[in-house]
Amino acid sequence: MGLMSEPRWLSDEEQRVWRDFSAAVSMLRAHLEGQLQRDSGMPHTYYEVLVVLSEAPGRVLRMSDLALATRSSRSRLSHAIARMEANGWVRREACPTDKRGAFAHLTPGGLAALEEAAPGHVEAVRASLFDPLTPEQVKQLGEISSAVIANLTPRCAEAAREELENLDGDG
Amino acid sequence: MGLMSEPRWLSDEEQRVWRDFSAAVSMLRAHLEGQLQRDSGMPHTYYEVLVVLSEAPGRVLRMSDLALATRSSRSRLSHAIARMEANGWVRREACPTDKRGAFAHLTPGGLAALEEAAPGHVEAVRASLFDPLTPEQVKQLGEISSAVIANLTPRCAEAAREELENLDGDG
DNA sequence: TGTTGTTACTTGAGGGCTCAACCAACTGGG
DNA sequence: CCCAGTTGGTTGAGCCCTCAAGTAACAACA
Repeated sequence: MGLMSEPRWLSDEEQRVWRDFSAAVSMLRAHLEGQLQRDSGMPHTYYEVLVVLSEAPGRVLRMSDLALATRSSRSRLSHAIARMEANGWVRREACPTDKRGAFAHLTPGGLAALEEAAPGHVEAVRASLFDPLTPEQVKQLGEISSAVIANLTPRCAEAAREELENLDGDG
Repeated sequence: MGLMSEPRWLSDEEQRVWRDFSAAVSMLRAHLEGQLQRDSGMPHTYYEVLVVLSEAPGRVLRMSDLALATRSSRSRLSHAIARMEANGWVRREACPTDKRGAFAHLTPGGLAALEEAAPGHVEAVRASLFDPLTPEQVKQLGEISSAVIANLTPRCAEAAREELENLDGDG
């Protein structure tokens, strides 16, 4: 422990921003999740799956691609698709060329559920996020989000590489 | 359906911003939650409870006040405190003046767990959120967050917010 | 061919969250 | 005092998520 570098704490302003950001995100999340759950009986992750599937050509996607597009783990998606299949929103199909693979296919019922849910959800997003912001702030939020994504994306690859090195036994 | 007003959809830019913001938040969340879980064996909500308790005078808070300060439901907090008590991080105490009430008291073990977890977590917050942003963007993010909070905070909770601010200084 | 490694996906256990129901204690009006 | 209404907090069921382990199929190569 003695060799560890001194942690860089947050300035007063950073601390204030972090707490407000944290609060804003948790309130937004609770608000949108609750709206979707109450009005359409689905968690937000399922809604995202429906959206991505509905935009895919043929309304079909490989599980892996769907997981990637929704930033979900394979496991999470697998559980989710199991339940959505039970709901009649989605149908699993075997992949003919790669027998390990599975397709997730949006059913008419799934599309209907999405079309039923979408207006209320979009309205909630608008009312809770965009309405209180000026157009300038919307633009700023977009740039901030892009910067965060760009910064966090290579970091994932880096963590994966370290993991690999540790498994091999370091050189 | 015929009488419902037409939904206001999102513009192209709003849609792009919403998707980026959504992705950024989910990546940030996953990153920070994972870091805290791996390095300190606690979910982020428990960390927040420890922080708030550690800053409270006497390191004690009524369950209700703690729930407010952490933007948590009573139920969630009750479950959380139960587990944190089992971990030895917190101790429940009865309230002498109102026998329904309960205090949550931070234990030395809980404080130690927090002090152990804090540097790594702060570093992760800095690295994933503040480092990729310019000082100007940090300021913008603070203003955006405040606007969202103000918009989402129901009027009935305004008194509660003031109450929270007074928890420190009022004694 | 077999063997090793990787990829695609599933499964089960365990933990956290929400919701609704609940109990117990305080409050206020008769 | 009584009794309804409210408040503070807990509990259990059900759901979603994560993690680790497992299965099955592909790929590379001796």
